[in-house]
Amino acid sequence: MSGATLSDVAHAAGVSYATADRVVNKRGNVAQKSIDKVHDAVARLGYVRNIAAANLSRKHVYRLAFLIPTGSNAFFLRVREQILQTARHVRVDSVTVDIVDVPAFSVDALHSCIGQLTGYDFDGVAIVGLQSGALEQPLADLRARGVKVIGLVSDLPKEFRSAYIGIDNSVAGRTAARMTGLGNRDRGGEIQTFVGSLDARDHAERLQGFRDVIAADYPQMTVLDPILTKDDPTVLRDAARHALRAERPVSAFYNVGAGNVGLIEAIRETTSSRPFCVVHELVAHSKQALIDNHIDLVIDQRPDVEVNRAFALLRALIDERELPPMPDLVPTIYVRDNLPAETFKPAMETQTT
Amino acid sequence: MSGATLSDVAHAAGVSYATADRVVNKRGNVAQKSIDKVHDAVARLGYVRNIAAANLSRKHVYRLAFLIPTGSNAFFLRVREQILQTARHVRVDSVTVDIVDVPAFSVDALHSCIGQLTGYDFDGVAIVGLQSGALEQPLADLRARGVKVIGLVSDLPKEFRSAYIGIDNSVAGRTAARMTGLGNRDRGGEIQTFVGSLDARDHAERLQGFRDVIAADYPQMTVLDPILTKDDPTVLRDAARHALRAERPVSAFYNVGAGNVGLIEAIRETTSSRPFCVVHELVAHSKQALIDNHIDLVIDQRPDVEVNRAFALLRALIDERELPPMPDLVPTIYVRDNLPAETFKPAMETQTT
DNA sequence: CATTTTTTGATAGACCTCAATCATTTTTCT
DNA sequence: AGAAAAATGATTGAGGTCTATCAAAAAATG
Repeated sequence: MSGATLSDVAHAAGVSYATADRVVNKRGNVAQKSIDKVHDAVARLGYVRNIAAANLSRKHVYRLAFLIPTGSNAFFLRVREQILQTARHVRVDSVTVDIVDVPAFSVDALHSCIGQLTGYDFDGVAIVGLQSGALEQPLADLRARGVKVIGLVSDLPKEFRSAYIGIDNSVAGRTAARMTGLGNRDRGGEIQTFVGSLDARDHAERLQGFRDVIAADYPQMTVLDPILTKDDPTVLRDAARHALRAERPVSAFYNVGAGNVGLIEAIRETTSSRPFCVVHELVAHSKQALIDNHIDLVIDQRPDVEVNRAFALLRALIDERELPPMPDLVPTIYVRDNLPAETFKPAMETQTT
Repeated sequence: MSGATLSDVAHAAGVSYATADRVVNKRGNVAQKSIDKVHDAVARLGYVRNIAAANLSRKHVYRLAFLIPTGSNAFFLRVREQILQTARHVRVDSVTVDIVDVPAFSVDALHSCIGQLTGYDFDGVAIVGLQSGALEQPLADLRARGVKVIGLVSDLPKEFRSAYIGIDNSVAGRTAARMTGLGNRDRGGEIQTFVGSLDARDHAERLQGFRDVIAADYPQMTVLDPILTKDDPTVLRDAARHALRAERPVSAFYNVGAGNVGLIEAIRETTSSRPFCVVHELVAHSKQALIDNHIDLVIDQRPDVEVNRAFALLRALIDERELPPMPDLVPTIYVRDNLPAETFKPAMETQTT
């Protein structure tokens, strides 16, 4: 099976161990003749380098960095928590992890953070990215230094990262629409949508996906133009209040972005029947709202799964081994009945009672 | 950081390396005094054994076995496929995997399979279990030999396995009910249910969960007694045809078990509007049926995720290290919009400049 | 032929396991 | 009690696989 070792190879090739090592690790200074002999032996014996032994030998530690937006956004707090947990667990495998705070939504800030990365020598970094050509230069520099880069949750320019881990936001929007349609197909009516900002690519994509599905499959419903919330709970609360009090109330709410606390607050005040309500990201308050029947569905992107994959993927990339099999990441639908037991609850959320 | 090595410990404890080794690996023949000194030093230095080095040293390979029911059940074919994929990928980490075929649903067969396991010395086994006291003896034997055992998809007697990886079927049923309720709350009507067998614990649990939620939250709907299908597509097809042609057609179908091909066939023939339709397990045909709008929802248990976890968990158990953080497994809801791409492709393109 | 340059080989780590050996204490027997 | 046998405790050394360094041999150069 996995038997062949490098000395077997060396032996079979009729060269010394050191020469075989030079060939397989491309250290140079080997005669072409020897190179061929070794390659031949490698192929014949099916040699694969034992990564554990190699790492042991050179006291290698995997240095990983995660660039995560700052702020009190519950979703990213959850991401951070998951990174920390996993980091703690893989410490025994000689993996160190740094979480780098990046001011949210700023290309400049991200640019400079990535630039600074070259100072420390990380083996791999996962970046909550932005789509901007400005990032290409520092990313190229990283790559030139052999650092593996992946996009997490939000992608980077495609040619400058090795992989992307995250959901397709258009799919997320479509899914939200499908559920809204199912829940209202007999009623029709209007859907009030909320977005943080239409400049945010993910928000725009979700909204577009949502509109597409409603238009195609549930023509009896109309999607109202989104209210811009800047992901601010207060804005959301006021807008929702207003919509709820309208003389002809809408039949559904769909919040594309964050700030659900506000939305939920507005709904909680409502005495009459509330609209069908779909939001994104399962965090403490959205979970509670599901349980309390204040909202109907949460579309989640499973940051826990994403973070796990980021680790697995980075290690595979760093080791330059075959990438692990990874089934598509798809938006997960939560209702009050299939909630996971423990959801990370950020400390600051505790006073929101 | 993770610096301390065993010779550091030995040194700090003032004993020889071998003595320290005996203590931390519980090989016996050490005076209590030395044991204490070593334990003390371990605690002080925060020593953790380097598993990679240990495995290297004794040429350890992880021998894993998966006991999976035979048959052409699409779900278990999917499980098998995922095991094979993962196995191929972890071969380079010295992990060997055997899939053992077990005649489905037979306690006797499972009993004898588990019994045979003691012959080969596996380090860990994952078993698609059954709840039966009869299994306790062979499981106890396995454990006595130091084999780690986990339940997969369907649990084993609790005291005889280290962990269970699978969804809560009652939650799955409740989730199905919630969705059915959402999709029909304005219509009411009757729900025709189908089960493979009420002796199958998972089927019974799902059905019960389903009934509970409908009764509690959607009283305008009634759940008809389940039709027994033995998971046979033919039976399902005929029963569904019959129900579809009834003068007062039901408003929803819920199939708790397998055999969806038959159900889908019956629905496909229908020209008039079909009932709201929920089934379990995403496989080729249920996926296609979603796309074709023949059914509305699939509740899935993500066997890919489960298998991945099984591997991670078994390795952690075998190494006797802390178990990795694992968020709850919950039933996943698929609609036609959030379907994963067909093939398990390794995570994307890698640029190698 | 002497000097560079290229190629090769030997070997000391890295951290651990395990069997074999040596040293000491305890038990047993006359 | 004294000697032999047994049990227990501690030490050594040989792996396992790879990396990386240094010295030796071979080839190329002027």
